[in-house]
Amino acid sequence: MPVDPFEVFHILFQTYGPQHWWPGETPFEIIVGAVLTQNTAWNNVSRAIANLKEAHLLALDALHAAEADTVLPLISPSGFYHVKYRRLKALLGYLNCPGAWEYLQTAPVEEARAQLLAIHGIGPETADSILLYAFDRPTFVVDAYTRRLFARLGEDWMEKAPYEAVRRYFMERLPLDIPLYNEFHALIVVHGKVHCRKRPNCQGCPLAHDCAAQRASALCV
DNA sequence: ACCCAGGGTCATA
DNA sequence: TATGACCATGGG
Repeated sequence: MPVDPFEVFHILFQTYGPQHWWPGETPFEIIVGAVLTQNTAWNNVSRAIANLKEAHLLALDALHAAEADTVLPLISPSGFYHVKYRRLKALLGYLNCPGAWEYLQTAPVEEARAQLLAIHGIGPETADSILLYAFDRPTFVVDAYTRRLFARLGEDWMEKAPYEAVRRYFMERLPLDIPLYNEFHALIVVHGKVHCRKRPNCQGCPLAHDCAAQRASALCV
């Protein structure tokens, strides 16, 4: 019996409650955070964000105009900072184009997504995070936590599967509901931090039952 | 002294 | 198509 993602959502929501993601006040802050958090713990990203905020660079024009020498040390806590600087510049360059914001807000979401994916350094997860959390567009965000959780729940293929296949899996099984997408991804991350790679134990895990039905040894050792 | 984190790109086979 | 190397910091 396959796992029902919608059922998993309800269990997580009952357990952890609404998360009100993304942790960031403005769309621009969310966009910057989405790039800086690539393969990086959020704790490190929040330092970088705080540095930018303190330097009054957390705005499109200001950050786009800023010199590399001033930005690099500010974002260095987030790691990979030379790469991320280039990626941010590329993204800001696009956002500065007339009509870019308008397009991301109003174009069919797959076309807006394609625009972001065309930017060097913006992959599928970053693009989906930006669209869902900064622009309130209906697209499902897939990350390492998503793959790991559902692999443990019985969808073994999900760990290695292409991003688009995993995204399709969820969007085909969930109602097209922006608040649902928003909360679900947030809940998966929150849950994933508790049941991290080192501690997959299910002592008090709300998904222990689903896990036991599918994969007794993976999550419940 | 390890391993890991809310990825993405590039070089090889 | 599918691995592996690389990017770099801070926490466990």
